[in-house]
Amino acid sequence: MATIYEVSKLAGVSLATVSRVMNNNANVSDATRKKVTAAMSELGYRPNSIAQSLASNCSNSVGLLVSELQGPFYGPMMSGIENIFRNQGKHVIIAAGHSDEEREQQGIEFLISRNCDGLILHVEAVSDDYLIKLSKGRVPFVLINRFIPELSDRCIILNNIKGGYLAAKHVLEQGHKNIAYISGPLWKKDAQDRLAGHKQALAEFNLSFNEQLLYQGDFMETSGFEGLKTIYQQGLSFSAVICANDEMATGAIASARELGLALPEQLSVMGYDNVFFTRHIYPPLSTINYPINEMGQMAANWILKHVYQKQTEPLQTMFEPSLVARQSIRHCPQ
Amino acid sequence: MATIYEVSKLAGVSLATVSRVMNNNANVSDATRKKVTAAMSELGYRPNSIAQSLASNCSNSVGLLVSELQGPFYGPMMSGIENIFRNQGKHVIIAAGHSDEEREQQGIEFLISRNCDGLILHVEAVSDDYLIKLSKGRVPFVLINRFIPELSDRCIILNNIKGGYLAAKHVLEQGHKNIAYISGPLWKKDAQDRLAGHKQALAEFNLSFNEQLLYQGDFMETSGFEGLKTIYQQGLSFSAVICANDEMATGAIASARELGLALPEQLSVMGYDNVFFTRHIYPPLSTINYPINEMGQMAANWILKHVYQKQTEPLQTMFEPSLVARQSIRHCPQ
DNA sequence: GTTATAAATGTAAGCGCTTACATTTTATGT
DNA sequence: ACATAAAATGTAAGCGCTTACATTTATAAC
Repeated sequence: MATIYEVSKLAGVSLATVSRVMNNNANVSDATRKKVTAAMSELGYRPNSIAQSLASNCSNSVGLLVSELQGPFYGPMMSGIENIFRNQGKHVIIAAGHSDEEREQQGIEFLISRNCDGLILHVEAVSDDYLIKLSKGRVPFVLINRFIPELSDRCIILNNIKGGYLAAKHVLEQGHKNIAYISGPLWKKDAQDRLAGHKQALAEFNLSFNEQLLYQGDFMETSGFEGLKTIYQQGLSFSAVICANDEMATGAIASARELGLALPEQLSVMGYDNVFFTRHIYPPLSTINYPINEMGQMAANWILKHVYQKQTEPLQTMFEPSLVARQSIRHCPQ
Repeated sequence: MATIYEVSKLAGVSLATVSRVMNNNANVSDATRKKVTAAMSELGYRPNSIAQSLASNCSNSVGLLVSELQGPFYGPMMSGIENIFRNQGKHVIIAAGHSDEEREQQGIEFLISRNCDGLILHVEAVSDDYLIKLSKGRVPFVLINRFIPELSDRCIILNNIKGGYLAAKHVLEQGHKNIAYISGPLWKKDAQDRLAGHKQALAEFNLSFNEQLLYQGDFMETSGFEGLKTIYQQGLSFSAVICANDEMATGAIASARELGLALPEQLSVMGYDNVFFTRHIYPPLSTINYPINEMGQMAANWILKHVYQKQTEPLQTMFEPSLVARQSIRHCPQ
């Protein structure tokens, strides 16, 4: 592999000049610039990005920590992020945290030890304190889907209260009065918020929230399955179930089918996230859109601006959910 | 950030010694090793991986090029790969090629310019010649889901002929005689192979392949939709449709519903890949399992062995598909 | 106690770049 | 033509490590 040294010799200039044309910043005359680029292409020269990083103290890489590399939620997020960075010649190093405190911390440290210039974190298990401490450190980061008051300017979040509200309102408008709710783990802020929005809509319709129709799930399909079964077996009647995400809604649908309930005639089901497969399941799932792709891009823009001092579109931290009405919600039969 | 130099000063040893305990290879006495590690933790020292890479000419990173970061197919693949490398302290740099020749080449060059020690490529658009030339280059790579005879030892592939055969056989065993087929783009080897296996099964059942029941799609949902509609409107009767992947099967299902066909009573549908959402769609889709996660891990092992000289489980290049029978295939009504 | 040998440690060059600063060349005004 | 400023180029010192080689220290055999 040719080095800058060989290029400089061939072009008959100094190292510094070659470096200058590479970074085309300083003043270089057209004549020498041409000589140098000619030499470069003759040698098939490619700059060694490792050496560049060491010398410039900038690795041009940003670390991305997600909970899972697979699954319908993270794909669009990573995609939005990679897209933006690729165009800027930055690269993204990916690690998975698996919603586990230790593995998330390891992931973050791994990314830092890799000299990432900045970090985009979608972390769930790590504590607020840890992140606040981290924010005092050398490497800047932005958080997706997590709100910490002390770090509010670097938290890119969805208005989950509104999302919960929209979901409930839609169901209520179809005349449902007895609505089961399968929440996420209530130690998670987003699960809390979605439920809060839900209750808010209920209140607006002068309905009280029935704790017996609440099941606390874990955002995974199986808990949706268990949740619906558990609530059903209590014997209380309900005509709709709202789930705090699409995966659990999928589980609830499977469960309903097993219980012999006709969908959506006997039971309306509502999801949350608008993950891509929601339109393929049956009945096509009504849900709340989570603009995760855009939020990923916004996180990337945050890094571009704060780490690389690039001009970007105006930064936005709070995103709004919206209703996606499909066929899993029917008018209340009675 | 503390450097090796400060550690050496604090521990009262030379740079080389510190480096030795970091890489714990050479002979270092227990006493000095202890002094050094103590100094390290006192300073909160973290090695600068960029400097390590430059000095050792090894970046400990492997490049991964996939067509898309999102979608049900690549997720499990990336996941399998990240998993293995993370445990070995290697990191993965991800780029997307979007099945486009230029972008795939750009992606590969991007990864190479990032000094990846090795590459895992899932490329579709780039030519065999390009890859053969690339294989003469400095950086080793392994191919997933592509077979090039000259590079056969580094091609990790699925036996698609067998997969196509298995799918058709299953449908044929249910008594179907008139079977539509929605293929992938037939310039792609995997699309060809799946179709070849399909024909092979047909022949075994003494049935001839009806070209009029073939539609060439592009592996995307929309083409499944179009495909079924097109075939249907020709007026030929058929009781089953086999699609060369699950996405197209999903499209075909949507199309069938629009045409007023009851599923699976009036039309049996078969997919391919066993992507995770196949069990959520309705009717639950019978399909062919593609062990993409395992194949990703195998690719990672290939790199571990050939690039980093690690011991790994024995390498395997050809993987076998298997039938996943669910409810989208019924006995032929007549 | 020698000497030969092995183990432990140190020295210093270099990986391929960037960049502050110094120097040379060119342009500008009078 | 000359002084002065601006533009172009060169020089050399790092960036934080690894590693070949040199040197010192410990170990063993006699």
